[in-house]
Amino acid sequence: MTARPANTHQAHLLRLLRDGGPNSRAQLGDQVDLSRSKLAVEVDRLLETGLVVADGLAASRGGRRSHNVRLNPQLRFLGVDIGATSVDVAVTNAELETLGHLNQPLDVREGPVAVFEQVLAMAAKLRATGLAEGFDGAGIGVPGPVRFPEGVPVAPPIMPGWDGFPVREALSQELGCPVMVDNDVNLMAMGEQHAGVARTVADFLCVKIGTGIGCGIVVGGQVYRGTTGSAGDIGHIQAVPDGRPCACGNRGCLEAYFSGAALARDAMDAAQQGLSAELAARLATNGGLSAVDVAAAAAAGDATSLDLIREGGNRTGQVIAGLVSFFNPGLVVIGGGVTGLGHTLLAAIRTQVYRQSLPLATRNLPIVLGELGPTAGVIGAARLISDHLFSPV
Amino acid sequence: MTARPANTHQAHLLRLLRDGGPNSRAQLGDQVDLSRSKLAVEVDRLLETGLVVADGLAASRGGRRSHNVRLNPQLRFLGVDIGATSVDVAVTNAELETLGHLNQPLDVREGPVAVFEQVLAMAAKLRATGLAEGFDGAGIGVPGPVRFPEGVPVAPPIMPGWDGFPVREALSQELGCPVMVDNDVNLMAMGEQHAGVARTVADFLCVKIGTGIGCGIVVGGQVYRGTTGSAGDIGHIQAVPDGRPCACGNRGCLEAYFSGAALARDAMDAAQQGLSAELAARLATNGGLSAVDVAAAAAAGDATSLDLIREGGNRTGQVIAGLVSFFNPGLVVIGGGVTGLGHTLLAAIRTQVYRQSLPLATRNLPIVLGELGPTAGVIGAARLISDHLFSPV
DNA sequence: CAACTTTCTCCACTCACAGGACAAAGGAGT
DNA sequence: ACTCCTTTGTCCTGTGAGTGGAGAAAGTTG
Repeated sequence: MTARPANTHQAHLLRLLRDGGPNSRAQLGDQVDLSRSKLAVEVDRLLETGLVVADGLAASRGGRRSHNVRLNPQLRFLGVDIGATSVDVAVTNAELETLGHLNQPLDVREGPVAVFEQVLAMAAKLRATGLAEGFDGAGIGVPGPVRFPEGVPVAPPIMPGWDGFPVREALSQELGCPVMVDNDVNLMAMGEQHAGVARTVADFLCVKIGTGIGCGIVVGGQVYRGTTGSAGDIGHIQAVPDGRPCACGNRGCLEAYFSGAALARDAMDAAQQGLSAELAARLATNGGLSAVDVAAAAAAGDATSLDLIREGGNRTGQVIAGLVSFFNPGLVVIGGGVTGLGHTLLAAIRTQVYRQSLPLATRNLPIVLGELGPTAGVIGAARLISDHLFSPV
Repeated sequence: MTARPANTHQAHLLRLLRDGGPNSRAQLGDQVDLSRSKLAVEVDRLLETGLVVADGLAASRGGRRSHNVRLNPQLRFLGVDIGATSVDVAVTNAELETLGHLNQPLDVREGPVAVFEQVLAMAAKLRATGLAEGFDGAGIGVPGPVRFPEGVPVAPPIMPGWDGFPVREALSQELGCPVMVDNDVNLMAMGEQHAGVARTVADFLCVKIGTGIGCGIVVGGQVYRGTTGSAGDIGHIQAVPDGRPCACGNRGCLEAYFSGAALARDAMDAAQQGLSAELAARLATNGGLSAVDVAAAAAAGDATSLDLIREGGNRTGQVIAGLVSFFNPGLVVIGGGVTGLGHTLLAAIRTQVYRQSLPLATRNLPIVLGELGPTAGVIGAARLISDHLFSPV
């Protein structure tokens, strides 16, 4: 099933079928600028390649019933979203519907060899359930900058040992299918664009707050990756001049004030200083604290936790306000592990942005939580590889 | 001369002739992906329309000499760059070479009617010198956000009375030619892209420091304008939390610390407090101080002026550092009225950016002064309208 | 002056594509 | 059941875009 579209028309048709599901030739004709005859020719060619199959008769629209076509239901994409502390692996069909999904804890710092051993085992496990015989393509997200054309991580701060590792080439060999690699934040943006809140917006920002903080940038419907692949790396933007020292060596970085890691650390401090009985209790039970504990404590009404979230949201909102003034997006999506902090966080961010950014830029600017949660990354990964495969050779 | 290219090939050829000057069919053939026969057909059609004319024989490249063609040398574009306190008007040929250039003081706050009266008078003056009989197109830059497709300013902070004024339509009627309108900062970016330091870079930022501060954003060779046309409006990004009050109503905005206006005000304060004999002397002579005076005083070695420039550069550099982390450009251009502050300013900005931004983003990042100075805007304006006219109908 | 290059034009052939004619298949009213 | 209309899909032909080769025109080099 390694066929590829032979021209832009075929590529366009494949994407329509991917995004719109089964369709008749007539319906496709409404969406592309082609004569019926030409369209029929291209659909026939796609049927010949096996990328597309007949799918029975459609309901009548007042005349002769049409013959539906759909993407080959046996096509399978693998979506992999490697985070700092966990990994998601999913199998989708060609319409990017998730057929199976696994999540496991993981430490990226163990290096690419160990990580991919685990990822391949997870893929094999999914395959063993009968979801897939093999994969027609795979998208991989990694938590750091990537030289996109080659699919190679470059100078990733939290992934020592990954610098220059040929992820694309290695996995392509192991899996026996085409592979594309991108930053995890970009994949989240693509996921929300494909199946989430950003379906209708051309220019938007997707802020992912997890262990670190990153931002996916979409310009004209396309992910913008920057000159060296590090665009959107907003975690080390200075939020406070001469502020707290940050792990990166500078002072006042956003991540020094807020992120999954910073929040856990601040919660520990608060618990140990006796500022929050709720957090102290959780610390005693778990032997540690994470952002999830803060979220739970906040949901239970713990004032200290709420304050931590609000303060972090304010800092984050300040930075986003600057980005909104600069980029003038049509939408801001907030996602990542901290989405559990929910509306307390969102309210703080909104307050800052609406107060500080230009009225013209915020007038019709929705700031919303991501819709897809932890599946955004893997759906984005599947979308990445399908965009690649559904483009002309 | 209202002809337009009939297809993308013709548009491509026109742009090649614009950017590369006179060319033979053979040379054009090296740059486009067309057979010689097809190319000859399209060139002939362009000759018929009058957009392109024969231009004698070229030097031999070892065989038969080729017949050059060039853009019609009688084509004329009008470039207008309206600033807060002055206006530039220039006439260019189709190759965007400046044939005549006028600069006059002006106050945008007098409103569009008065301003365009002045602009049209300047255009008439240039025409009267024999540079042009009429104009084939005009590009207009205004110091505020523009709804680009319609060519209408929207909610411009420093241009009361311009909100919603149909600049494009009105000027098109007055001049009798197609008109395109854009933000002045975007035009400066296009100017530097066309004929200045940014000729070979796809993704870059162009920071214009004049009365205010703005930033042109170029993505993949195209100006990015944002959802409502306000992208790049970085003057009111918060540089200092809870900092100085700004005219916009917020606190700590970049423009509250640095811009042509802020610099003049700070220089006044310094002169009146007796901190700088140099500035005081100039104040006494001129009855006022502007950024130009600070530049001159700094050039003469005045420590206070140098400090003011350095401090402003630091603040600006802080903000740019954040934008560099976010956008990961391949180049940062500094331009606008304060370019006279020169390398003192540039050094301060560079220091901040290289210190604060991610190493991966700054590794190969040139930060340079604009090459074109005050002509960047008008060249960009001519480029804007030529891009429009040299695109298929 | 011969041999080789480069440029340009002409012509025949291929292919993409549009659009009309027509058949197949269905719905709605009588 | 029958007629009329609509929708869908297929076939076929005409048109125009584009390629590539042949060959003439105009140079350079030795």
